[in-house]
Amino acid sequence: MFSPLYRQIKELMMRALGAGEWAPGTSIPSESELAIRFGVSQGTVRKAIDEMAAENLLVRRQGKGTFVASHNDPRSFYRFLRLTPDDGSARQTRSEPLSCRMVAATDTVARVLQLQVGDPVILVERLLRFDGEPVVYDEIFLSAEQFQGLTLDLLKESERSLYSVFESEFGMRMIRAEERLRAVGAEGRACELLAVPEGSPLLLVERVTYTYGDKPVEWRRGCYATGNYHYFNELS
Amino acid sequence: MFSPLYRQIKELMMRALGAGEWAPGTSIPSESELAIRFGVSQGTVRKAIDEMAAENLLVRRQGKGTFVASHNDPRSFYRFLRLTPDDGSARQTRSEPLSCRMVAATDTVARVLQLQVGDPVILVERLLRFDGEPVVYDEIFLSAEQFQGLTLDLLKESERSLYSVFESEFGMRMIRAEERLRAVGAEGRACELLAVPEGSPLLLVERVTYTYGDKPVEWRRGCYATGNYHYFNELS
DNA sequence: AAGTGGTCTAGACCACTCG
DNA sequence: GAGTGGTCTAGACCACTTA
Repeated sequence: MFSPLYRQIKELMMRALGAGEWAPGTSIPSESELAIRFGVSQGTVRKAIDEMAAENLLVRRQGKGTFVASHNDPRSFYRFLRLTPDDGSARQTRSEPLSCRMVAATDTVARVLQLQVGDPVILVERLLRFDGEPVVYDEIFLSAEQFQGLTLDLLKESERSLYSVFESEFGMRMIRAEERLRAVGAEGRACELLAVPEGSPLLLVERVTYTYGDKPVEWRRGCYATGNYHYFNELS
Repeated sequence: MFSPLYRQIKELMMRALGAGEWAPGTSIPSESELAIRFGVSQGTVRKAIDEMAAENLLVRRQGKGTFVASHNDPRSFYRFLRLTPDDGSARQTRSEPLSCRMVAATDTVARVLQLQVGDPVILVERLLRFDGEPVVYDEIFLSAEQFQGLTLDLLKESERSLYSVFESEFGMRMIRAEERLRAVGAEGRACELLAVPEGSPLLLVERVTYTYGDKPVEWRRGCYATGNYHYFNELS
């Protein structure tokens, strides 16, 4: 199987990232240093970095260096949240964790997170508010093994996004996600928390989030109240 | 305002595309020919093409050449349709045009398509079926000026996608779109055509589609029945 | 064999940041 | 001014397609 040099370099760099050699938010070695380290020309390293930058794994800053993308960076606090106010105005987004407990993996959760049915899983409930208004109710499932010690208090302490906490406290970096959307009728907790009548239409967003090596580490079921907000997507 | 050479080349090539110098589905000149034509090195042309290929405007095929992306290509018949069966199986997708008539632009349509309120607009109604099952009901608004002569018969004749007809018959190439999604209760025609009860949740997808030069040429309101299907999106 | 895009190199110079 | 990423070049060679 033929693989060009720059992809092999990329693979090596991905492993370095996965192994934590370069921490989120910090700069990686300069292109010329990497070229020497890997024994290739600078242009080849550059092409590897190009691809990783296109995938939002690295961020280039001219004159300063190349940095490992981080959910701690305010610029990417809610990087995966595609919900936007209809009028386009900026809102203050705040995450309100409601509960955090251990449950047994159901069929779906086990399949998605590559666990056995009944394996311990952490379930986090949380509410997302835009300017105080409750807009998203999330149920978040995490493999217990990798998030040992996660508590409601820990989540509440932080003013940052969830992924930011996962990154800082558990060394777990979320790099990619898949979302599946459908319209459903409101029921149960979502009704109360989002203050909408039973049966009223909600946008159900199911998300699988992956870390390095395409390993799924989070499954999320979010109910979005799309009265004054919409899910935005660009196609090309 | 500084702009690197390869972006200027890209701009020239975009104009050539917009002017119809290179038709969809055909190959553009080779990199070396373009390098001579624009008086730059091959590497610079290459970088311009790289960006355009990343935006799905061009398609490279090693050994053959670089081709202008086309909606006539079966590989991109429903390029912008993100609805997928829950079980992942392939379905036969068929577009069933229902009506095609002239209407006056409402506020929203005028704003989105950059027209005056009351300007003539073509409204197409159509149903999308997956393996015969009605799944999407679309209302499609097109600036009448640019789609003169569009008739229901013309749409019915074609076994291809709408954008394919637009491209072949009107020289209008859809290259990019923005979608805004929300959950709504079913009402009116959508109820009957999708065979769902009044008020049942539907995914409302509003799409603005652009041609070269970021010119909006289509506004679409689609009601998606997401009982056995979901809207799929990748985040990174 | 000829022509296309794809990779890789080495070197020059530009734009930006920071001390 | 020194160091970083960003651009541009020229040339060599590889991989793929077609005839």
